[in-house]
Amino acid sequence: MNSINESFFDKVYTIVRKIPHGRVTTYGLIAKCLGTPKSARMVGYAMNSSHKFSDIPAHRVVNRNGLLTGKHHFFGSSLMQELLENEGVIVIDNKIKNFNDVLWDPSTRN
DNA sequence: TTTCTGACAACAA
DNA sequence: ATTGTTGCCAGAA
Repeated sequence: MNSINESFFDKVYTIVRKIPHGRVTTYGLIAKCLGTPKSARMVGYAMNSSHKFSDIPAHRVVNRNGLLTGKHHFFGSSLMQELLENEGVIVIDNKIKNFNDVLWDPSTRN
């Protein structure tokens, strides 16, 4: 059904689920895609709640600097990085290497 | 019920 | 360049 009935969180989850394997996106980019660019913070909070769901690849969402700000919320402190590297994303010092190369724009959906 | 606290990001000084 | 403020929303104490 139309997304107008979905909560902000649900819209975030919908987009995050669409992130292709081996790609990443940012909180602000998702927020902007939802039409609320100032709600980047909410995207992060939505992810915090995403642990209740199983199909949310939260490790593919990073901040606009390509920094793994949410890694501390995973089971281990390095799980997020390992998951990304397992998908071909190179992470150095909590920062994504070739960030522009792996960045996936939800608006572009490519 | 009110208050505080967040996986961010843009802007002001 | 760095620091502080503001916007946004939901859940916990």
